[in-house]
Amino acid sequence: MLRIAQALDTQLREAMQRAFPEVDALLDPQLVPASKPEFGDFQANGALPLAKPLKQAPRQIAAAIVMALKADSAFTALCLEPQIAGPGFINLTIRPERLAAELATRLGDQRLGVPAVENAAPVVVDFSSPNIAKEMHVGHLRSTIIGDSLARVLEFRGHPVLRLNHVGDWGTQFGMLITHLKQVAPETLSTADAVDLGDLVAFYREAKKRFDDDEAFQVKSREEVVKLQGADPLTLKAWGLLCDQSRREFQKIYNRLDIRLSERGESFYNPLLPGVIEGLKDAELLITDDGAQCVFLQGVIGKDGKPLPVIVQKRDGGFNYATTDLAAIRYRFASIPDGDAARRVIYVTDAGQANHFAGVFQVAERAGWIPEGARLQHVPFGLVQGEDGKKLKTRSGDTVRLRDLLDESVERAEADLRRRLEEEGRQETESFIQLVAGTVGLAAVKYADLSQNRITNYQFSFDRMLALQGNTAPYLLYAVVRIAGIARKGGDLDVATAQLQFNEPQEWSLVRELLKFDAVIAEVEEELLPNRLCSYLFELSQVFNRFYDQIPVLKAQSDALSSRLALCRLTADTLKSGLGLLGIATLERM
RNA sequence: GGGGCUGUAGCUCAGCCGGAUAGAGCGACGGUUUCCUAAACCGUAGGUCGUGGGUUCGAGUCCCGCCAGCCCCGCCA
Repeated sequence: MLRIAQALDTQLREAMQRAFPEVDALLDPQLVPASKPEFGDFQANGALPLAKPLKQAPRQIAAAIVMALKADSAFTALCLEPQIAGPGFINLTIRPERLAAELATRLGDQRLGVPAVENAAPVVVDFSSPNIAKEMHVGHLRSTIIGDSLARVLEFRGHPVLRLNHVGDWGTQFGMLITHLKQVAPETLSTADAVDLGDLVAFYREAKKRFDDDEAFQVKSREEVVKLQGADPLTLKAWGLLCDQSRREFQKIYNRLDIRLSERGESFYNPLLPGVIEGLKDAELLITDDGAQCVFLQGVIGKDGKPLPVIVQKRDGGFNYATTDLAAIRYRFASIPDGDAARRVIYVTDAGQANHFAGVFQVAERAGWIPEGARLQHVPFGLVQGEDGKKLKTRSGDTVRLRDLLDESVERAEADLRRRLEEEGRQETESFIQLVAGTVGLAAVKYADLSQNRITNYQFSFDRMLALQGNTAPYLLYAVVRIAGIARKGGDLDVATAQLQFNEPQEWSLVRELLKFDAVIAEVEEELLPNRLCSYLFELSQVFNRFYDQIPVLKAQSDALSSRLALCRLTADTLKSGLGLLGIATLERM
């Protein structure tokens, strides 16, 4: 209903200007969705703040606005008689025939009423970002799932989205990894192509242990770091092997989660790092402190009462992550041959990095690297906690591997499905069981994460996320299945619906809910909060289930049948599309 | 010490630009099935929105103080 809301906003604004031209600058309709269904579709709260400047009672002001509105034939064609309520709210109800017409336009619309952006400029979404030679673990879950969903929403709106995997593929830890590789598997460096290093985590642990215990090994490792930065061919080869091996492991997880990412690791920005220092020098921001090159932050005071620095070049001449992040910002905003030409750059990382990003963003801003009107945003999220409220760990106290976490969800979904089939005496093929368990298991993990406001810490619970009732993936998937069931039992959802007519309150509730989809997408695009989409889809499912329970579809009279099938069709399309934007696949039967 | 985030029903959480009597799910209690999958639906109970001030016609929402929890704070990312 975005278009309708915009039209109403304009009509209200003009009516207010006609009624009160003397306070033109203060006029704002404050048009918002009605807080309760009995108040209609929208409410305009704009009369209340005018009471003081106009020295009139707010209800009297509202009455004058309504009078002016009713002189507008476009308004009276759109809305029923406005109601003045409470202290001076103007309640607005859209004419049923206009709602039905709006619904009709969505039936054949792939975009479900969501407008495509004009002047689309690239948006960078930086998410997931695991470290080479380490396994993906629960710490990568939220960034990966939230980042993917935000990318999908932005893509749906028509933005060219660059999904960047800023993997940790550079840095001092490679010294020890390469040294270890050269010693335990020297043959891999002379043979071509990829190599299977087996368990990378074990490999990393061995290397780390040797580094901690063996001084000679440390010396070698430091030499390898220097060689790596000096592009020594053999060292580069070893580095490449380690990256390939990791990449293959990451890709298994991404395939499973149906997530597309372009890898562009830290190493990509390596050649650009000296330029960052030069640029900061040119901007006269660089200060040498205790041998390190720093930019001192404005408005951020450290322990000693002095401004906190962002260190961009270490005392030993090396660069660090702040330098890389600055190089990335510069590159992403730079125009095409030398950059991505982005107008919006989004970082999906845990809230613990908020200070870091605030500092880096400030430096980029002061260096003049953020173009006019461009947006640079940190999208923070809270920790994944166990049901005890502490950081999620395995029973033995280890970090939970992402692979294991997904496996367990799918296993639990399968066990639950098998128990249910047994109870209900249903016979299903093994491939059906695998498909349903796989879909439900992964959907549950994703939905549970996305349905929370991402800012807060998130309490992980298989039992809650896999529950068949409540605000869960299975509940939503079931609503889709119910509609598919109607289609299987003879309901033609592709029916041409020249004229829609609705008589039951449950039908109208569903119509109104369906028409909210465009506004919800616009909100997620702006606020970058996928939980708003989840809430909407849950509410839509609830309204649909009420409709399904109380209003017969297939057994309806013929004149009502096609309109009800149209509601089913659009509900299914909206749920599938919305779940798709969360990265969740749907099922026909479950 | 400084900074950030959080604090809403027994539990897990929503709460949009400040707007009408603060919502949902789970759990608890009670009801509904000759009918498209009851994995559903209907109902009841449950609140000092951490706390004290302030701004406002109006505050869960904005500002200040305090309390509690978590996180971050110079050469790791």
